[in-house]
Amino acid sequence: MSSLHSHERLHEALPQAAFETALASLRARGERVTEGRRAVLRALAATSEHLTAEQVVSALESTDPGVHRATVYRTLDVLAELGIVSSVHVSGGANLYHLAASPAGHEHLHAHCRSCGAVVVLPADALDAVVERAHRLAGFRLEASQSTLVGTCARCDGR
Amino acid sequence: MSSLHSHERLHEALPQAAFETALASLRARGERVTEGRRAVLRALAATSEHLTAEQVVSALESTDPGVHRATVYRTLDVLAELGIVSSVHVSGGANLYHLAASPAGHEHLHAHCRSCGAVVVLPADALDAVVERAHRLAGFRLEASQSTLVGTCARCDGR
DNA sequence: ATGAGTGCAAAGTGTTTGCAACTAT
DNA sequence: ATAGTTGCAAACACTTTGCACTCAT
Repeated sequence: MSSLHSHERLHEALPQAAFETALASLRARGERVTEGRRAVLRALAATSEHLTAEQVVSALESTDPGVHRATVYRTLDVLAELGIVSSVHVSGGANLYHLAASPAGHEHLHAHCRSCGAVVVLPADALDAVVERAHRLAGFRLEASQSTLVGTCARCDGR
Repeated sequence: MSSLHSHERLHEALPQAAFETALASLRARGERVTEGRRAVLRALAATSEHLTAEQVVSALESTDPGVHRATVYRTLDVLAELGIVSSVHVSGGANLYHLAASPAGHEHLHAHCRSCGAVVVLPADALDAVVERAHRLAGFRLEASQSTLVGTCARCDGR
């Protein structure tokens, strides 16, 4: 195998690294690390896509058949609560999940296209001013990476 | 009837006025004005609360019994598409709807408390900078009043 | 050992659909 | 006249639940 410390820049996150980080977060919070949770995290770490709970279930069917659908839902819920995964809330449709710290190793925001359903990623700090303002005005502690902005993506807007 | 042009300031929106405005928007867009749509708009105009589709269905059961559940869903969908109503997307739960221009006659944003589910209203312009930035960075046309911010409200944060 | 986590299957929500009849334009 | 809307009822998609059992700690 090639050396593990060859590059400092990781444009494409190593699934392995993201996975380990997530596990560490779990332990740090005093949460138990079970096979089901490992499996869910592995599935999320393996892609940069935003997956529905049901897609995670499907993914695990081949690799980790003992993990029940209910466990996937419960696990995603816990992970979202802890901020280890962030989720995109879509009108009517299923929530989409992925590791908060992936794919490029840092947090980010989500925007959802009402027309084609695409998820557009925005810089994590785009909401910083809003976070502060919401807190001053309403005492609201806004979690930027759990919020889903809605609109029309560039592709759909151009027609 | 009293004069219709007596006051220019309408701090508390007249349900009637909000209703008429919404109807006018519908017509302006070339949409048909049916009894079902009127009923849904009346229900929304009658409250400053954020209602689920099912709550609208219930409200209409007494006042407008011929209006079917499916019509309510379809109508809310159309109205949201047109921007006449804005909706709050809640993780897992049902979407909440209300007139975009109510209750104080102007647009505004929504924040949803993950802990207690409360909907907090923020000034319409809070996302202005983000709208511009999203457009510059990603060509994304962000619809602020259709976006739901997520976090913890003041009450829940204080414990 | 012990309580958090899990599998299971069923029920719960929330929403959409195909189609014939209706109606606003 | 006619294309958009509706009612209907069933299907659909998504998520949660209670409980007995298991396993990570």
